[in-house]
Amino acid sequence: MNELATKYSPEEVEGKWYDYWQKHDLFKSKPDGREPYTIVIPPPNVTGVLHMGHMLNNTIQDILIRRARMEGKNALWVPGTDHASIATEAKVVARLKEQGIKKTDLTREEFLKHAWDWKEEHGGIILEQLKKLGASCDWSRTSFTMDEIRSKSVIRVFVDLYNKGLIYRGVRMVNWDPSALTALSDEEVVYKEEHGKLYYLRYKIVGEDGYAIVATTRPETIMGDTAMCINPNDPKNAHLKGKRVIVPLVGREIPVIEDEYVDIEFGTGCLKVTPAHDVNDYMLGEKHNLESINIFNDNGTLSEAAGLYVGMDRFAVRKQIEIDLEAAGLLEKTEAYTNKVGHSERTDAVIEPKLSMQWFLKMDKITIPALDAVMNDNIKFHPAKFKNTYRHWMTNIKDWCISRQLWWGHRIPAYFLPQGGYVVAETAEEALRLAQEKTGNANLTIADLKQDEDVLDTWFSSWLWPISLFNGILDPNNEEIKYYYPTSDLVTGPDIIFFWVARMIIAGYEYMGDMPFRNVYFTGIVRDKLGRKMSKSLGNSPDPLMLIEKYGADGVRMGLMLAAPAGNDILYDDSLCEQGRNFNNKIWNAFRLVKGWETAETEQPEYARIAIEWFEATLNRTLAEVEDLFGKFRLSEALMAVYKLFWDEFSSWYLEMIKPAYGQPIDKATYDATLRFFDSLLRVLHPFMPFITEELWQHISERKEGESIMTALIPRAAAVNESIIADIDTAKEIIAGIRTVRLQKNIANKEQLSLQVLSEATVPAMPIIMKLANLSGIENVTEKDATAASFLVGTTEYAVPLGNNINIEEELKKLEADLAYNEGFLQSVLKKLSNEKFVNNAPAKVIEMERKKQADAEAKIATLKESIAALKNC
RNA sequence: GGGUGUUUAGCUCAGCUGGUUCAGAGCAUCUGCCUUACAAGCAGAGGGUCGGCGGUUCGAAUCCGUCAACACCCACCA
Repeated sequence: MNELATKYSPEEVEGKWYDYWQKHDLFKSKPDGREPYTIVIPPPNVTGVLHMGHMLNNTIQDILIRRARMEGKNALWVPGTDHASIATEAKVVARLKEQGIKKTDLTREEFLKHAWDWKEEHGGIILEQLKKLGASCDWSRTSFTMDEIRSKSVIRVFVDLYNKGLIYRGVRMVNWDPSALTALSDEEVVYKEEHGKLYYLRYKIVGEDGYAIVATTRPETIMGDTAMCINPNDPKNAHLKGKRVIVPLVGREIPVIEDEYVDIEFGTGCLKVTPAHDVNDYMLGEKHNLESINIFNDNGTLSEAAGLYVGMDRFAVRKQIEIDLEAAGLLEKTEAYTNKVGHSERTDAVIEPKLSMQWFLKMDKITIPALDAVMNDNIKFHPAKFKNTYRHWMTNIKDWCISRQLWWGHRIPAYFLPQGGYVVAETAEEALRLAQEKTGNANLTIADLKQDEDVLDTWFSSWLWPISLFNGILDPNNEEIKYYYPTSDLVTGPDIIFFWVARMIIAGYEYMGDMPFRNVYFTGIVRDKLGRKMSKSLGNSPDPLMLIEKYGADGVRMGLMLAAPAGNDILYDDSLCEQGRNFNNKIWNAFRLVKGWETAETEQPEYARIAIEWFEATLNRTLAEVEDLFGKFRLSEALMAVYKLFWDEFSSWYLEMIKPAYGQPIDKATYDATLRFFDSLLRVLHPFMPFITEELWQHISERKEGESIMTALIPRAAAVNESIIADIDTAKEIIAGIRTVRLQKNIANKEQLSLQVLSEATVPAMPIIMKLANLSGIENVTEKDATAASFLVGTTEYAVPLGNNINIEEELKKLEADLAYNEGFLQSVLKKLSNEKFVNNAPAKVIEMERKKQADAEAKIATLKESIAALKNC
């Protein structure tokens, strides 16, 4: 250890200790008598690769877990991955396409085989990457949303909810993704502003010469028009009442209906109604009994029913129909128009509202306990502002479309009977029993039943995650679920508050009768320096593994944490990691210094005794602060507190205070105290920087195989000796004053100076001041040397005699400026105190404070005046 | 169209219930140092009328009103 390099090399350390931790099962947890502390990982997609968001999110989880473990709790962090139905299926389809295979050419079984192959190949990558970051997950518990326990749990929950009457099947207008060919939930639709046109179309009025003009953003849907609608209170369109109009190009006659839904001010006040392709039109259609013409195929091309443009893509038709309408003289005009268009969250395809048969979960009742739990803070959100978002969504919630027309996922356990109708059951055998019972036909066989082709929304499995990870659905009374549930903290991004967080809370109350976690910590979004979201297309996202290689995992963890206040977005820049790396190096070098000292059985110097007493107090103060900050999830601030403790207080002050003269040994007592401090510092730092702290902790003294800082205890804050802190604060100011004099007068540190104190009071921590400021002596005087440079600390003046070194003019200028400042300050205090209203209204404490300010200022002014007078006499 | 949040030093942010020189921290900048742990360092220093305006108060970064800019969320206006 004496031959330590001057720079810390993470690459030589990180892998070694990660293996060591795993080898000794230090991440593992099983129920015991200790208090549990549990986090379930937000399962990354199996197809995913680690990005900066994961880095931040998982660093935070690891800090919390490691800290809890060191607080003596039984800490468990459960890892796993999500099958990500639509995202994964899209990737598998794309890969097959590259191989010249179309999904439609495969059977369901064949396709699923390809999908599982993909999962086996890619599914573990992201978890391996997390290990590089230092994540202390219990890997023996790694789960997958489609493994056996999780799958069975999903199916059981579906059947249960169905039996409770909460799941129903029906034809509804849903969000259709024409690229993935599936329905989506409302949450999976992202609205984006798009610049398009507003087309004014001429609908000829039957039996008259004129036209009715309709404004629309989607002229390609006119083939599906089955009515025109006006507002009955609209005078300018009153003449259209009861008339019929002709759909342009199509030539079909449609009625003019009246409904107050129509906005009189928008466009011409005439609305074309296409019940099959617009949610509002659908509602109008229902209300007015209109025919519904579905003019699109599932993939977004025009169907036979359209009659025109059959087989063309909807956007190609939009362009073409504009030309054709123009040619036919049926296009009045177009206007530039900006509106919000729904896109698929996963495929980015423009959503097509589509009528189809889907499965839904009734949300109105099931959400009630979940809403209450957050609103009355049984579950705490950090930051709390997300409570509003949550409440708004929960109180406006609509039924959840849970079926997807995909293959990769949990297949819906509904079985259709040959003669119509269906049964819902966990297994085919059970379904058969129900079917026989229902039909009274004992000859039915499993082959007669046809299972629903659809799978469930991915989130229908993730919403059970905190429960199903402990097998709490299938075996609700098992030891694990009883011990680990409710989990402690959830760390996730606010973007999935509805998708996931809210639904887990709902499921928690429905299936466990209790919250799934006590706290939710919402992280911010990682952005680049310019505030842009990190994305593949912008290419502004660094590769996390490259960063770890460059700065070390500890450096990257620290870099992210320094800039990550809860709930705020973080603007990432490499310089943050540099700061992290620099800090690692600082720790490393402090250790080199201490470990390089020879010890001797000599008496402990007075300065060391004081230094130790002081650092003990400072350490305790910071420990208390850090404890408090962790309680509030203010991790960045906790890290900053420890950073300053180590760098400023420990390295810059404490170590300099006790440092023996060059080549001299250090006394044993001081050395031991210093190693104790170092040990405490490493422990507080460990959750943030696991690797370097383990490396150094192992070197502090001989450790047994299997021992680790991971399972050492966080030092607890003891009572703080405030008076020693106040003394050293004063001493630091005096030292800084002398250093400033040296710098200004260009006096080398080697040259000894002496210090005069213009007061009878004892200077605190004299031995330390003597040592750090390199003084030959300190004396109390009533009159300072005329040629001294002086400075004030508090109300006391200190002077450093300089002999010929003094520049009287310069010194005078400085003192006069100081005097002017203090006189101004005194004036403002006096003004306040002479204000009757202030004296009558302000609390006594505040007035007292002002009087003290006055006295202090007057004292300072007096000394300054004396100094100036003395200097002028030189 | 609603809702929420933000605006404090060049940058990123902290300032809880108004009052301790409360205007702070880190980074960056500037000056001087390769001083025997660390130049990825040491020692010093400078820098902000707390977004604008108005109000409440003895007293406002902090409370109220209003305006502005930005961000995010929600919503079926074709």
